[in-house]
Amino acid sequence: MDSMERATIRDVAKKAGVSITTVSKALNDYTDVNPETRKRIQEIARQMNYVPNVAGRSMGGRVDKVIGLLINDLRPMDPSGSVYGILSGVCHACQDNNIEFILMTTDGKQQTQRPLKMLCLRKQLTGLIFAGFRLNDPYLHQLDEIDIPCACIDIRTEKADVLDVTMDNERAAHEAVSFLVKNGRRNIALVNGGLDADVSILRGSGYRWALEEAGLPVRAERMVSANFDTQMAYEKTKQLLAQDHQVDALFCASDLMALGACQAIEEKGLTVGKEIAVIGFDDIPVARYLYGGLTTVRQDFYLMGYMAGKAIYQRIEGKEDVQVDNMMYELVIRGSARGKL
Amino acid sequence: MDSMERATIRDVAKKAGVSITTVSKALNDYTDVNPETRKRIQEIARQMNYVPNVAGRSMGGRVDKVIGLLINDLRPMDPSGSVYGILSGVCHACQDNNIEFILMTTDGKQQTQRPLKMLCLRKQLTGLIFAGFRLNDPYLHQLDEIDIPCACIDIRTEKADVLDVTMDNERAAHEAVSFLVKNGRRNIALVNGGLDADVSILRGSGYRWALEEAGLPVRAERMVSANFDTQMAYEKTKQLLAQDHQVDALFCASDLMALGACQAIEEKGLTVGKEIAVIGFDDIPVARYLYGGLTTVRQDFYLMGYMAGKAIYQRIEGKEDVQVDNMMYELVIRGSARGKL
DNA sequence: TTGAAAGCGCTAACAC
DNA sequence: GTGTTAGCGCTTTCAA
Repeated sequence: MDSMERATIRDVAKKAGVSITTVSKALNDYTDVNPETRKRIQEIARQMNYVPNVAGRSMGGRVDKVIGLLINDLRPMDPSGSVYGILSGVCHACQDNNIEFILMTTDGKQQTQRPLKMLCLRKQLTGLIFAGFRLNDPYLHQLDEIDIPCACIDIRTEKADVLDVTMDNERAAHEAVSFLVKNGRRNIALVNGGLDADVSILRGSGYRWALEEAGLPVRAERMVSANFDTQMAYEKTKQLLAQDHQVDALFCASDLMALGACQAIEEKGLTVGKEIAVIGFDDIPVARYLYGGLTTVRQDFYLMGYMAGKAIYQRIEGKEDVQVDNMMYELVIRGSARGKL
Repeated sequence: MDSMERATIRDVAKKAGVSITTVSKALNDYTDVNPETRKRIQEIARQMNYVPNVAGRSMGGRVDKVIGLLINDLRPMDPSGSVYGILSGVCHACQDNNIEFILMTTDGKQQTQRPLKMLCLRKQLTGLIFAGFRLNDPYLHQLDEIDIPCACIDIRTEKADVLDVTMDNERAAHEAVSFLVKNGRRNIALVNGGLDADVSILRGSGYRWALEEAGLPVRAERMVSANFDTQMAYEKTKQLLAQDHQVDALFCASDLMALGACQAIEEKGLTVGKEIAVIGFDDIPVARYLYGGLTTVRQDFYLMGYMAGKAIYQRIEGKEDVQVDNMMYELVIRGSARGKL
């Protein structure tokens, strides 16, 4: 019974004493089938453990709709949980809307070798969501070659047909830095991510905006880049603090970098939140347990994924005009940056 | 050009002036094709952006091999990163071995509604990896109904044909608790996960083993269960410490629970690592930044996923006898449990 | 070295 | 309400 060959629609038809057409109709909720026949067929199909062959059904002309999530550069670890959040969000959106979901990955090399269009054709995609892409990634420039609804998470393509699922990183950074200013901090340094990431550019720009607004100088030496890496942030911050004894606050473009920065601060015998205030970005789940509570800009990756999935689904269903609002963010104030100077 | 209908093998054949048979052969590396013909056809196919239709090819009899990762109960967040690690590990193993990978999810309800076998048939799986399952999950008892290679991560099925990808949780817990004993701790409590998780049972048993070995009493009041949840661990620990003033150490079955426990400890005015030593489990990426460094049992989820994927691949390729060694673990000693009492 | 033809499992016109 | 039939795109005998 176990290793029995897979039952086909023909097997079901034979057992039920009807044509395969009738079986097809019965199982696909067509109306022109006698309710009793349908019931009988369904019962038999269940008994036989019949599952329609997707390939056959696809050949027959019934193409299942599929939303693909394409992740660039999938790493072994995802310490901030951003990729996971997006993934589970898209996945749940697809479940809720009863549309198939598939996960795909790519990397820089593959992007130069296989055109994006081929990827879409091979997987028979109906909709596509991009995550983890950088500004200079090849696929980002092939978006007009594919004629299915697309969404990009955390990057501004600003193409008419593409759904940009982003939050206002510039404004968020501005709010964070302004908060530091309001608390009396005057020498605020920036620990940014790599400038190939769109969010880094925006957060850097929000940082400068806040300083300028407050009439504070924007000094190049106070802006370092640590590629979203904890260890590198530690080293860069260490250098920074060695060279510049005035620094009384740090705005970091991610919580993970804030971690490295805090380590450098404490190693120097200073206390995070006192001599030097620190604000991170993301609000990773453990942020509240770090350095007396890490002040940070919370964003919701799960929701980003979910909204992207939902919007793509709607576009697939013909609602050409759906857009995704800017994602929310929230400055979460904790011990690392509560204190006034 | 963009929205042109997808090219079929027939289109390529026509353009090349050969039969579709020849195109098929040329593109599938058959030897009975004139090298020049092959080259010409390949070139034309590329130009036309031709991608074989998977459904058609599957109907034709060429079934692509696919390894599925089935995740039970996919949550919006994965704070420990375990699910992500497994996922990326399996994914990379598949890439390295050039076999297709698909992600699937399920939950308790679906498990009671759709037989596992149907899932496999529908996705045409060649191999299957389970993650996130609990001892009483229905699918775990349907493993013999499917006739493809299977692996289970972090749960002992102990079925002959199933690859159990686990580490020796009992021994690891024993080692952790023994370390506490060696450092003079005599009143060690346990903050465990839910007992529907296999790993909880094993870690609990390792805890008792170590106590017994040291001639220390095993007291039921000192064993609480917090379902791998930080908040619940906080509450349970708070209760525990209120009732039992002797406790001088805590062994927690996850870092996340250790976090909650530490919070309860510090709230009581005690210092983690001094009055009360704490050991967690997992070694999440931020563990070294928590409470002066969280002592913990490191495990490598990425590697688990990778090994599971690789082993399943090998079984698919006919190596019936491949097994997966016990996964490694390592007691990582940091501030939260370094000090002798 | 090439091609004609059969068939994989299914759906959808259309006829009954 | 049910069945007949013609494909969908591809692979694979087998004959040329």
